[in-house]
Order: sequence, then structure tokens, then C-alpha cells
Amino acid sequence: MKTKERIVDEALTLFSIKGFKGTSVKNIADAVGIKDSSLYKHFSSKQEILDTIVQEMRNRIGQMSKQVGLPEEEDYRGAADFFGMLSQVDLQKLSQTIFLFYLQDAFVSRFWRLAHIEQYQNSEVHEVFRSLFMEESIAYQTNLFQVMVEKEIFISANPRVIAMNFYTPIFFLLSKYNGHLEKLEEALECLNQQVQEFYRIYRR
Amino acid sequence: MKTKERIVDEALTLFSIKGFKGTSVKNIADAVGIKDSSLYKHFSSKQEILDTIVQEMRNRIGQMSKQVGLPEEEDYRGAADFFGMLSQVDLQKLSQTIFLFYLQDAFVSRFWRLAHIEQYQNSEVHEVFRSLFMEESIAYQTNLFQVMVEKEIFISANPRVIAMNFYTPIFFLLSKYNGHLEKLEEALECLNQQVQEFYRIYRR
DNA sequence: GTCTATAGTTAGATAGAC
DNA sequence: GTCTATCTAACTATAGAC
Repeated sequence: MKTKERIVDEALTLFSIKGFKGTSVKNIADAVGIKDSSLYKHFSSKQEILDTIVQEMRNRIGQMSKQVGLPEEEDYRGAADFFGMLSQVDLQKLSQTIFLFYLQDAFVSRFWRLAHIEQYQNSEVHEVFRSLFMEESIAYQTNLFQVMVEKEIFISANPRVIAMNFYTPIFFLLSKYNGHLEKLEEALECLNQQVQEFYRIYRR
Repeated sequence: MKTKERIVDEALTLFSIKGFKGTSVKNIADAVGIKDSSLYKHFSSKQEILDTIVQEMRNRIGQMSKQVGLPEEEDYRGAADFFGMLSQVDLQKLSQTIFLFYLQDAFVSRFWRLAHIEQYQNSEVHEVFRSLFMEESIAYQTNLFQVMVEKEIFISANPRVIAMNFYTPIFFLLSKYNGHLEKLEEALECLNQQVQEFYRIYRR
């Protein structure tokens, strides 16, 4: 890895634990193995490192749905067919894949922590976090479940309420177990039970 | 309010926005209207102010369930009767009261934000936050719903899964709307829909 | 692109007058 | 219990040698 990438990597690790203000340029430089003054040949300020991290997260958002095998965002009707064909066990595996991606992906899980630390201080981080982990997740699933209700794959109910009932347990478990991978088994057991119950409730 | 209390109050406000490291002793002193050196007559260090806030939060935890009219923690059987007698509208009002208390109580809502900012840095804050907003909430409701299933007020299901389905939407909405009271109506509308659906699913 | 050296600022905390 | 003055340390960032 090039020095510039290693700076971003170590900065994200430190920011996600100690916060932006709590991490000094010297902390980052020490972690990389260079002097703090050398770091300014790669970035003109500490803020620029954070901006680079936020931009990198923005870039990764688009790649994610493809990576876990989800259908395209605009194709909700195709997506509903995709889900409708799956067995309950398949759906547990799928939700687990998504859950583990957010929890275990080195970049995403550190960004999750950073976003929680900086959400009330840094409006850029705040915006990316709310967009990715709150609004877009709920909006996407609301559209998806609406089609699934229309196609009578799911029982009749408010699609946004269904989306909330699917996503908020995942959100809670991500909050609870991010940074506690030693309890991963416990988290996955709980996730499986939630998905199982979700399909008992809504699947026709 | 005495100066010492005003220091704690202003410190909590600043910590909940800028974080512990991001807030200087001078910031706090300016907000109170005294010089930073004068502050050291009340607290021997900045850390001691944070410790006082954490202790104050611990003290308030016990008072909360009484304040919103919930039954005692140990009396789950009485609690189940208490809930079993309530109409759906009553239960919406009750959940709203609890939700608004966490969202609007000046101390609790600022502590919620502080806890999110400091959760990966300060183990005391981390512990109080996880205990209050995650483990205890789920544990209490799991016991409660277990009795409600046994008494056939609720349909048969895993009590912890029921508790997750009741609490995680509230947790999500608190995360989303804490610090955004201008969208309170939207939050309450969403909460009401969730509670309504919850009772449609689980009430016999 | 790394280093040493340092400027300029701000931080947490203390001493002592009133 | 408030103030002014001050100490020491750490911080962000720059200058210039190699």
C-alpha cells in the first residue's frame, strides 16, 4: 500500500476510536511510521484526511448492493421476484451476508464508528451516515416491500412499517455489536431469529 | 442554579455537541460566565466534570420507570396485567410518553448524544449507555412479554424477539430524531404506526 | 518524500491577590 | 469563589536541509 493510502487507513482506525479532535497528526504519523511533518507532503491538513475518508465512503456506497448480490436500486419489481423465489433459509443467509458486510468490512465498520462519534460535529459525516444507514436503507426496502405486498408475496400492511420491522433490528444489532466481534455468534443467532419471525409475520 | 450545577449543565451541552476532547475548559467557563481558572474551585479536572455527568445519569436511571408510570422492574406479572388492561390507544399514548421522555428530557437527550460520541473512547459512558439504552431495555421487555405470552394476552412467540420488535424501532427513531426536534411530528407519526402494527401482530 | 527544527496557538492546570 | 498571571505540554502547520 502506498504511503498516502496507509495514512488514510491509519487515520480512519484512529478517528473511529479516538475521534477527529482526539487524534493528533502525530498519532497518525506514528502509526504509519513517518514523522508528522512528512505527512503534510501527502495532505495539506488533518481535515483533508477526513474529507478523503468521507469521499471514499461515498464511492463505496454504490458498489455495495452489487457486492452482496442485491438487485439494482431502480428495479424494485425485479427485486421483489428475486426475493419471492427465495426460501426462508436462503433469506436468512442473504440478510446475514448484508449484516456481516456492514459489521466486518474493514472500511465500513470503522466508518460506522467514526460516523457515530462525529455525527453531531461534522455535517459531511452526518449526511453520509444518515443517508446510508438510515434514509436510503428504509426508502429502498419500503419500495421493495410495497411491490411484494402488491404481488401478494407479503400480506397486506404499510410498506414503510414492514421496512422498519425488517431493518431496525439489524440497525440495533449493528449498533450493539460493532467493535464487539468476539460476540459475533450471539449477534448472528439473534439476527436469524429476527429474520425467521419477520417472514413468519409477513410472508403469505 | 448554583455555579457547580451550571458548570455540569453547560459542560453536558458542549460535550454532547463537540465531544469531550472537542470541548475546552475555557469553552465551559465562557458558557457559565466565569474564567477558566475559577472553574477549578468547583472541579479538580475536566475529567471530574464528565464523571459527575455519568454519575448523575446513573442516579436518574432508577427514577425514570416511576416517572413514566411503568410498573416496578421486579414485578413482571403485575406489569403484564397493567398492560393487558390497556386499550391500543392507551398503549400508543404510553409508548409516546416513554419516547418523548428520552427525546425531550433535557438531561437524557444530551446524554444520549454524548454517549454516542464517547462510546468507543470512554468505558464508563459506554457501560451506562449500553446498559440503559440496550441491554436493560431489551431484558425488561423480554421478561414482560414472556409473562404476557404465558397469560395469553399476546400470541405465542419468542419473548426476546417480541421485545426486539417492540424496542428496536423506538431505538432507531431515537437515533434518527435526537437533535432534530423540528421533525418531531414526523417521528411521532412513525412511532404510532409501529406501535399499532406491533399490537396487530402480537395482541390476541 | 523523508527528515530536523521551529513557529504560533491552544490546551489543562496552578499560584496567589482580593 | 472570583480574578489575573503564568507554567508546561501538546497541538497544527511551515521552512529548509538532504
